[in-house]
Amino acid sequence: MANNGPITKAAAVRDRGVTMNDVANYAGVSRTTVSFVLNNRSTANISEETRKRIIEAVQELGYRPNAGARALASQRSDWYGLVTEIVTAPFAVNVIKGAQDQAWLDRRFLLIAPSDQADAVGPNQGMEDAAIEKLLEQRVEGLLYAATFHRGVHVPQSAHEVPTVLINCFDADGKLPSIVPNERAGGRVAVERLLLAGHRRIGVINLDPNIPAAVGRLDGARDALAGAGLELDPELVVSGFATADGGYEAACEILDRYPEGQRPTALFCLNDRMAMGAYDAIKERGLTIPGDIAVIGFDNQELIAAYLRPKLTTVALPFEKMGALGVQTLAALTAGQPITADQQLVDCPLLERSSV
Amino acid sequence: MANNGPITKAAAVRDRGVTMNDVANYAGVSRTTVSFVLNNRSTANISEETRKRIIEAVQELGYRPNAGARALASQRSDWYGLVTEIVTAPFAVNVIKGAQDQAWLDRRFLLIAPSDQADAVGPNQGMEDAAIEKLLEQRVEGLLYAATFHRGVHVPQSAHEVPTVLINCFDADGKLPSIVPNERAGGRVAVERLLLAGHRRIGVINLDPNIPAAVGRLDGARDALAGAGLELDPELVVSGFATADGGYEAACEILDRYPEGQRPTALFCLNDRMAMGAYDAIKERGLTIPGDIAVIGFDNQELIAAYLRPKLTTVALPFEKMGALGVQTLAALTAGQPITADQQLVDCPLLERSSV
DNA sequence: GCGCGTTACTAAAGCGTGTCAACAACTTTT
DNA sequence: AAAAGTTGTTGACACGCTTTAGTAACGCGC
Repeated sequence: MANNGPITKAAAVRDRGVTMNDVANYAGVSRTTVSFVLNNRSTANISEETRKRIIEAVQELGYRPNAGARALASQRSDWYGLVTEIVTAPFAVNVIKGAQDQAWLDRRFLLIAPSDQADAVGPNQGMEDAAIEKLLEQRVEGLLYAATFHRGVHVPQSAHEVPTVLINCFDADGKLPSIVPNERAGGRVAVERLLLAGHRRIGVINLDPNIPAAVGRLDGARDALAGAGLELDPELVVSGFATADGGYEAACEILDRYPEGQRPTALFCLNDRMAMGAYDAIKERGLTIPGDIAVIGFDNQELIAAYLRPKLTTVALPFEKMGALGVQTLAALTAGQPITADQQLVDCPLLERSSV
Repeated sequence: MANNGPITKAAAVRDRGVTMNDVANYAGVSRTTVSFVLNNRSTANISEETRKRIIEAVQELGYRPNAGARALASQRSDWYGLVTEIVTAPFAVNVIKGAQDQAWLDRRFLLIAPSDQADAVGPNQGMEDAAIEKLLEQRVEGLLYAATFHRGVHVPQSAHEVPTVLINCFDADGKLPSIVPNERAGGRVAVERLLLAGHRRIGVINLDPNIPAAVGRLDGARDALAGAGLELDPELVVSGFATADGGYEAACEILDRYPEGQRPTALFCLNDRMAMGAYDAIKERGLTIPGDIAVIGFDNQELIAAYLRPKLTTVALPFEKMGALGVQTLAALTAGQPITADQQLVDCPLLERSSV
């Protein structure tokens, strides 16, 4: 069945949709040649004229490659899977954005699967396993596993079948690479900012003291103080629930405990929600921010930090960057780089607003 | 090549990964039979014994169907595409969640593609077209197109190749079905709540008066007032930027304009960010919420509404529900329901907190 | 006029699955 | 006892693409 040169558009296209065969027929070449041209195979020599004819045929017929068929034939999918508890943490969406954008740049697709009821104690393995299973059925080349708050996690066994990178959490079993915020450096940066503004007596509104975020941020605070020849006064560290109410109560406690002269002149709130509560406690007492009391937060929950009055100076959790870095790391692993349990620390940048 | 009954696991599985052929060999049946069993083909009669042997083989070998190959062979992908400006609107993530959850229930996958720089005036067609093109290459069976705020949009031509449903926006060309919040009913519900609390003089802090959200919500407010035999006093409607600062200024204007007796006793803020600013204006004047002034918002931006003190009573934008409904609508369309330009209105529920 | 290297292209064998037509071995009806 | 189902299973083609191993045609040196 020799090809007698180009044929008409109508004759080339069947019912179902334009395939590579249709393009080949239309251009009067073999399907192989079309494939070579579309994939820029440098090993094959295609004359400029033929190449041009094929490109024209593609445009003329509106050919659109079938990604699934390509994946099947080439045994590579260009897909990564992202498993995350998207529900519970509205701001973890930034991980998705970072990963999505990076994947887009790398011409890869991100399949997102929910793992809703997962929690630190005992993940709802049913849903999580099913999510990973579904992703593996799609033949993703790698997995990203993102948590909503920095913690150790146990990753389902099936995740070990492809390269996997943890984001905002780390492998409690110490086998998988992970990407976490540099909490300690962030805590340091926050307190250094307060020191720079002249504050020497700094109150700390702490989270649950056992979680990685609290440990790291407090260590960072100590680092900063030590750099100025100071120590962290344990009395000035008050823990509370990680909510606005918790922050309000903790702030009240610190503010009411001392007479005016000895009162801290600045509060380092370990998250923005608590800072929100602290604002109220401060304002209630007729004090001004940052005039009487400076406040610095952590997390940079945009909707809080950017809209508090005055706007909250805070240290940002680099979700977007972690997402992007996750994809890059995955790209390196799927390209053959050996898998180690490295933990990559990502800086938490200080966002200057108006509360210091 | 007759099958002589079951073979060993090692013999069945080659290098690449377990395929349906491996399962068939292991179970001593043909691949067709395995396919029938796995797809529950009711037209084929499979003996209970054979079925059991196949299921066992699947588990024993850890067989995992190849979704891409299945899609290729069956010409159905079980994939939907979601195009959205995920970046700019942190809270539009709820659309994703709603859609994702519903898709998960329907055993479908959601491929999410970013269309970042799109805006109301002139979408960045380059990126948007590319996103849709990529989704079509994946052979998605339908498209969801979500906007971050309620508006009319022009959808790229390629989106018309598969069933498409618009979420939180509507087709300016009047051809595609869409799902939008019932702004008017929401506005009514908000003002009715204030009326119920006994308020008769209600100030309105308005958005840009031209956008659909403002038009609808104000109409709703009028509806509610009319129901109580009242009219909306145009003097009490103040527009401002849709930010906390804008809300602060608008609230100041309303509050300072009247002596105490004639001052509105309640403020209907057309979004939560403006309500946040209004809070400050009210508190600054030594007034209490809701004692002196009741406040009701709109949008239910969780991080604001749930953490303001007192917590903000507000009307929720049903993003999650719209996302879910989008998937359901798409399912109906891909199942063959004719495509119309229907606009589905989704109720905006009142969330009672403590500011009324 | 033959071997040899280049250039430009193609035939054909997969990739892993769905699905239809067919078939062998029974059972029931006529 | 032949015809007509019924049950359980399979062979073979199709889906749209990649990729390996070619081949035909041509120019070159000797």
